Amino acid sequence: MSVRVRFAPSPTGYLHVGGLRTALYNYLFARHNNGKVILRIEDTDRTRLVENAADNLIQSMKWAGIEFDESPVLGGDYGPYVQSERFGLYKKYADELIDKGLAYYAFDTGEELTAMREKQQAEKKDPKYDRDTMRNQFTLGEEETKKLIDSETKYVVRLKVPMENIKFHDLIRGDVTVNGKDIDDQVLLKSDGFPTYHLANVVDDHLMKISHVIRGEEWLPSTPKHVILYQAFGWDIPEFAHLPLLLNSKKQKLSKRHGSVAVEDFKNQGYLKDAFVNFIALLGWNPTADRDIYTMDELISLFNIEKVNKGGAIFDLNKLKWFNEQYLRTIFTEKELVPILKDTLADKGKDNYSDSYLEEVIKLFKERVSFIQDIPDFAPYMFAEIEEYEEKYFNKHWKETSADLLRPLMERFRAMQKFDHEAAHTLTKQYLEENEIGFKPVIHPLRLMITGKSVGAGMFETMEVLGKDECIRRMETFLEKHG
RNA sequence: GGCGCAUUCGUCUAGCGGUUAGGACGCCGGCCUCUCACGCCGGUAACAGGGGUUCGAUUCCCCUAUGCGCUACCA
Repeated sequence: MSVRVRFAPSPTGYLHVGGLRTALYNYLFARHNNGKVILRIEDTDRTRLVENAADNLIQSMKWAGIEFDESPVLGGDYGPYVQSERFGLYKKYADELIDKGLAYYAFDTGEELTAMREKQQAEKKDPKYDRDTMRNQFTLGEEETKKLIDSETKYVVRLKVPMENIKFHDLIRGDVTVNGKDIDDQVLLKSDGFPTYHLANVVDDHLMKISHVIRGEEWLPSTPKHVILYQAFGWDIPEFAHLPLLLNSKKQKLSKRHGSVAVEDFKNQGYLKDAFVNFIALLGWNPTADRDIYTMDELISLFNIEKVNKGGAIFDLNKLKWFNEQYLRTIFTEKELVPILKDTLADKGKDNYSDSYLEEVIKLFKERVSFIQDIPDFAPYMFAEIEEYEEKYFNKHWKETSADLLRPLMERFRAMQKFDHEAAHTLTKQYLEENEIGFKPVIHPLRLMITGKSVGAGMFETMEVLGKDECIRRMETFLEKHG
């Protein structure tokens, strides 16, 4: 059997990180099994449509490196993969079920349904559609039903759920059994003619020959309804795998209320997509347990749906940050990170730096920041005049004798032919030895004069990147004021 | 409330009857050191509880507790 899986989001605004995880696992599963991944937009709820949401979803997935084999933009044999564009298709299947006696017409209004539920709750009964008392095909009779439909009265089609036990197998959870009496007579076709998720999902999964349904755990309770549908149509039932939920720090389903949940937010915050995807992949699954860093290819070759955990995983920003730092420091080269710094600077109106300069700057600071985007704030002196000298640092290290100590050193720097960190270091050490003084009375004032800050990269390395002329200019500027 | 799913350090997890219960993040020490980091070394910390099954349970079964999910003409 050839593997075909799908990611089927609703276009309600943006790609949720939980959605990305689901999409990623579908992608990994498909690639691991030489199968296909399909993107299908489930927009059957006309009341929740958001403009451009589908494009936004696709953009976010593209950023994350998830590629689809068939999608609204790519097309395929079963296109167009947007349910609203397949509108006419679903009624036919609803009718088929009615003909088979496995679904029925119902004419209740929203108010009637609300009243029914309130009554049931008052009687301490479970709110559930009451087939025997409400206005439907069974209580009204065939003749009346036909008359109502011919007169274009609004109706819905409901699934006639059997009273028996429904069993299905889940690749992650094993066998699950639910009693039919606990399942509501689900609406299949809404009064606006659109199918509900349940109908559209089952019909499309069948038509698109989906072999494995990999989706979030929130769908587990409605899977029995889908199984009933597959059986009612006489179709093969796909394999199911329900992924554990992604949780917030309060262990609730990750939602917009607490912090960022949109993939684009993380992108905008400066996370490297490889780090982000790596982190997401390891929430609920562990390939080898001996390390944390994996490339996408490694994730694909190691992926095993049956090893996915059952319990929900808390989305821990701390670890995500660590992943980003790891990718900054050990995975990417400085050269690869240059465009990010370049963009960051361009946003600040600074675009006059060469790639080689930025590369050197990144080398200096990548071990000291969590995001490349933080570099201009961490080391503003690499891109601008020093606006102010850190007061505490100045008070602590700039002594009466400092100017007399630093001025001759500056002159020696000026005389250097080759100005790199090693040479500057050697020269400084020599100067200190000649004068029989320690390192600290000089290195801190030097840092103060050239960077204005108490923290930074190695002083001589920083000086090398800034260049001899710039260093001397800064020393002179400082000495004019404090000499 | 009903139904379902889950439960190993604070967090992500390894474990698939016999382990000093391992790793990673975080946190705390130490080393390195021109500051800050990186790095390295070390430490802290877990099998929800109770019954079984078994020579032996973190591991298998049951119950309880707790958490989460679902309970719409939303997905």
